[in-house]
Amino acid sequence: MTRKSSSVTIRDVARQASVSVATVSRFINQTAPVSDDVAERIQAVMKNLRYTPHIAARNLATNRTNAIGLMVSFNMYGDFFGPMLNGIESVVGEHGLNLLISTNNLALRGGHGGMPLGPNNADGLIVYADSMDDVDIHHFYEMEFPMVMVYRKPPEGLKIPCINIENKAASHKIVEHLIKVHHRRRIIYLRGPEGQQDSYWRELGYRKALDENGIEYDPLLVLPGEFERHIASMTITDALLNGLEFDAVFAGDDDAAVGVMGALRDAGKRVPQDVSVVGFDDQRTSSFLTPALTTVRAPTLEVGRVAAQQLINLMRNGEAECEILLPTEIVIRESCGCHTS
Amino acid sequence: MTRKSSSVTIRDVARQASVSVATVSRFINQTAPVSDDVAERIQAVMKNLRYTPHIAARNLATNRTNAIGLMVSFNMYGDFFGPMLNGIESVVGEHGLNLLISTNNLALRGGHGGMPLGPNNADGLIVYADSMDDVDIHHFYEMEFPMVMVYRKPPEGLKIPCINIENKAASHKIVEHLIKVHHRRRIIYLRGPEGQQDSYWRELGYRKALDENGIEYDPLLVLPGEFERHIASMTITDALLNGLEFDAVFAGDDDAAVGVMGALRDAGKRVPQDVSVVGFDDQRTSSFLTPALTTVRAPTLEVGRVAAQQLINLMRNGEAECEILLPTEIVIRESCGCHTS
DNA sequence: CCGGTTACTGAAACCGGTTTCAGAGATTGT
DNA sequence: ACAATCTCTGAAACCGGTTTCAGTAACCGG
Repeated sequence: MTRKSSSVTIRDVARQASVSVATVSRFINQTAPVSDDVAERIQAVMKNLRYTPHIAARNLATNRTNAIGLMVSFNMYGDFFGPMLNGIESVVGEHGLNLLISTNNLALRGGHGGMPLGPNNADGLIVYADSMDDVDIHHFYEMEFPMVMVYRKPPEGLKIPCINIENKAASHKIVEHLIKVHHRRRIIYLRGPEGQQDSYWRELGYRKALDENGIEYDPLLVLPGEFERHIASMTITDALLNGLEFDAVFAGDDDAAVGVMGALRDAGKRVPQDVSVVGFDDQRTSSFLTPALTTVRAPTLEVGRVAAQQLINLMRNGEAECEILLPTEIVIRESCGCHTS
Repeated sequence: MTRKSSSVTIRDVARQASVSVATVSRFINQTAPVSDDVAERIQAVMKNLRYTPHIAARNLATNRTNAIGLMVSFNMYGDFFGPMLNGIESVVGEHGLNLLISTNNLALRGGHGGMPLGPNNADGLIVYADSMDDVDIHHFYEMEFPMVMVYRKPPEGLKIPCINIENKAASHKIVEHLIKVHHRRRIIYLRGPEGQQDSYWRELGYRKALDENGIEYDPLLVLPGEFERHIASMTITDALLNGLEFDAVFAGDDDAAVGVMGALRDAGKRVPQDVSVVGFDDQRTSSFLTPALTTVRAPTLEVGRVAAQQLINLMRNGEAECEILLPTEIVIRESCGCHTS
């Protein structure tokens, strides 16, 4: 039950090295000079006893946890979880910190109220999209708990650093591509979940592109895709049944694009001849679809790295960029109508 | 720098509720009965003060960390990371535990020797595939540190529970499908990385199917795929250039299958008419490829759940199944030659 | 009515580190 | 030579919980 643990404590080391625990502590943390021979003795004894400091004791004494938390929403499927995590983990590791992960699913935890991640078990927090609600964010903010947000902006009025990707410019560009190169004029936009910020900005880019090219915005062409395949698929199927006319779909994200292409195929429409389809994200498989998907590359791993970096800066120096927008680039493949042989 | 932290301690609660800290502790942990009115008072004060126990202090006192670790290898791309993590996190959360994640990349950490995850910061460990080397495993094993392994077996002689998926039977079945239904006889197997255990068992299933159907095993048909797209792609391209004859590819995993299909297409071969292709994993996009990929469904989320469950059992009761084999099922789609319209 | 549980409570030790404070010896400036 | 400074060290307080131990009051069976 209770493991014996390493059981060799700093006092054991101190005794065998004939010094005080204070000195051992100082040697370990390089927090004050220690004479050479003492250093050597301690070094030797530590190695001999295979001493490793008890993390919890240290945390208690220093009031630091040496860990940062990552709060994600419950359903994190999809390609992009891996790379993002990889990015985060790599810089967290470089700084000798631990990474604590949790979904904020209150139903799961014994309903014991509190947040699974917070000041009591982490020194800082990376908040993914809307994995945390505003009252909790306010709460942490007031107690000056370091946080950075990814794929969202902070709630109104709070100065919390955030890392986002360039949504609007890229969306604008890809929709403009549909218009100028492929002469599409009835372009559906499949929006993401209500309130999703990426989706919001993508829609803005979409509308700007329409606007600049003299195409009137038609609210009937903005439909729910929810960033999910089967929903996107159903939406397009419905649209076809209802006789909605369109010649292109900007699918909100690659997942939705996959659903769209499936629905179109099932309905006997050819992509890209009859309908152009473009996505957003450039997921791993997107280049292998037929036709290969034209989309926007999002630097997911980089988002992770930068977020962790910012958080660590914030923890150490109390400062960080207030908003970082990572560049995206559009990737022209076949599903828009280009490169078709 | 040092946050003020919540600063409200158990003693504050005790004072305001006019009881001793011991009683408060007992109330919080339900470790001994407390009279009703006292309970009420404590409850009220805690709520009023927004008291949350200091984790590190508790850890120190109880010699438990209340966290379990997940050790993964550095490159965890691919779909399956998300679901596995989701599975783990869900049961870990149900038990009020934290999940600590780390890649075991020694180069990253300051080279300060020790493992990033271990007895000092976790109560148990889930070890993914070959993310941890044998000497470290032995080391932890000797100090009776609870571990379970996923997607691998423990090193020779150690009784560490492991969770694997049914590789051999499913591989046997899918290869037999190629032979019996589609009359394929020159079937390439693209193996995974050297020493990868899943790959090993899949190869065994492959060979058994050949054997039972009177097809002689040809070592020239077992080629490196490394579970990576571009490597699989190159391998197949090379094979075609070298004039290797084959009429089917069992791609080791879906990722490799995608690479194979790309290479075949580029070479002007039709799938499945000229060459059947099958994979393993049933990744999210596999059903959306053209042709849709025939493959084996692996219960990835379930692996995560079971692993966490086993680890928790092991930590609590000291017992767990020594080996669990999760069932897989083959999913017939088009790339083998079925359902083609 | 009495011995023996049972239910509840508080004081104090303890977990294993860090950090403050004060002091001893060596070194420096004048 | 003497004071001031610098370098190194140890004793003890402290971080915020848990747990042991002892003790009081209420309850129970005979």
